[in-house]
Amino acid sequence: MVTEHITADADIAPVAALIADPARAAMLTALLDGRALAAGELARVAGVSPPTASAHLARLLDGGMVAVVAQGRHRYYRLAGPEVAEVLEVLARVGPRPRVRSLRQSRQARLLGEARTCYDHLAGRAGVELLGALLAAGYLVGQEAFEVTERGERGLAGLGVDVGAVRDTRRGFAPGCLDWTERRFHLGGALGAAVTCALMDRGWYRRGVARRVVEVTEKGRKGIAAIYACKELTSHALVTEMR
Amino acid sequence: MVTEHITADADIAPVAALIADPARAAMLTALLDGRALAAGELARVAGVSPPTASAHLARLLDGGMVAVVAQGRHRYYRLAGPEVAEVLEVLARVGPRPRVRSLRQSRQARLLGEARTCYDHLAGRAGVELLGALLAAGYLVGQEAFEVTERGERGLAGLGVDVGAVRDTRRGFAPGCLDWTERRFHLGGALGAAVTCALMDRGWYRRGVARRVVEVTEKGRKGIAAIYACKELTSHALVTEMR
DNA sequence: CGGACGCTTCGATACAGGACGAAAGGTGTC
DNA sequence: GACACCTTTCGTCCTGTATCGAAGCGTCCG
Repeated sequence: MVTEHITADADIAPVAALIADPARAAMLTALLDGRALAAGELARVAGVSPPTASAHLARLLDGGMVAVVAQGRHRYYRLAGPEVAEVLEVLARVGPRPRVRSLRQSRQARLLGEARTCYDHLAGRAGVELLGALLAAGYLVGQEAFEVTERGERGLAGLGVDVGAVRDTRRGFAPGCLDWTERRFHLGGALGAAVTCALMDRGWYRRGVARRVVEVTEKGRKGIAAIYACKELTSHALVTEMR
Repeated sequence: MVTEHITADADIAPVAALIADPARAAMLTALLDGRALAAGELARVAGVSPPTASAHLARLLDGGMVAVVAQGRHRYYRLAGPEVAEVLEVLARVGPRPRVRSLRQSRQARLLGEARTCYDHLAGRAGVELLGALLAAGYLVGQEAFEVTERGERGLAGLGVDVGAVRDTRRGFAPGCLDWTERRFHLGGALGAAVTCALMDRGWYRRGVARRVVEVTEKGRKGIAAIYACKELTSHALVTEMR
């Protein structure tokens, strides 16, 4: 008798197969910082010819792992969503023991722990701290998923984040995203991406030399401290102070 | 100029390749409830011949995805660790939209949300609640990883858990394990497995008909309530009450 | 001790899919 | 409008590997 298992599990093999190829894996990890890269660039990072890369990207697209936007004669590919990034992160933790070899790599690892992008939002120690500041200031409320207070809406507007526009996207608004170095939540979702983007524009954070590494600038440190400290300040006062 | 990227990321492609084969994926998901299955059983659930299954299992073993223990003429395979289970869980969430079709599947999904095993420890609403009870009773302390108090050591002993023996294992002692239905922590690691095992033996929980589904018995409900309520009771009193 | 059973190794086969060169389809630039 | 550029499609080769039958090596049982 053949036992037909009743299982709600999705077919994971096809998804894994998409990541199983070295070239595709290289492309996906290259996209892990959330930016969109052109097909040619992806061919280069994967170490394959343009035709080969095109075939791979077609499969990734068909499998729902990446999305594409055509712009002139370029076609920019990006990860399809946060779940995809999460899979890549988790996969990196299993398998080969992450023994650090060179001093240089060790430094890289430390920097990644300090601050990095997780798909498209800030993660690492800096990400956890940013969330802590926004909570302390009363901009956000919640435990594992967050909501913006009225005060937070004004405050974030002062930082260049249009909360109303963010709310319109279909993506999860402001879920907590568990940090694998800090073991604590940082701000993810549409709001996390928007805040990260705005603060990058403001020069609080700066992309580092290596992929996904982010530096906290002096301005950023002061900004975070200000949010933390001035819990009772009006958001207007905070903004003017930060000029 | 060829740019050599400095990347601390592990090679995810080989790991993904192990999961990419349908037969291997079937075996791994069959092991997801934490039990160890014999090679023959795994061959059956994967729908392949014993030789083929043996080859697959050898590759999984070499790749560090499963562990094996020989017992008589059987060889029992189990997942190598919680990280492996986590990868499978996350992979199942990406890709095909988990649209529930039949009423039956919907019921399954609901049951899985109620209580299930996550690799080898209790998860779902029941898992979160169990951890809450242990924390409320002062048996455990901690935020994302937990330590057993002196009082907890006595209390857990009364429930059939030998904390000293658990501590000797090389596995992480009592890390929090993030629940993907509840978005909150439940108790994982060696202690999580030991507690789950002990409470199953005591009849607080019972494995359901479908894989990974767990039922909370009446006895279990009362037990949890007792732990919650009797914060100031001595563990001895708790144990006698629970007889 | 012989036989049944469980699992693995070996050898052979067949198929999927990853690689590239050549050429075609669009899009910007001079 | 001719050309350069990015990207894709097509055709073809070739490696990697999933598959099974037969045989070999243990273990349990009568």
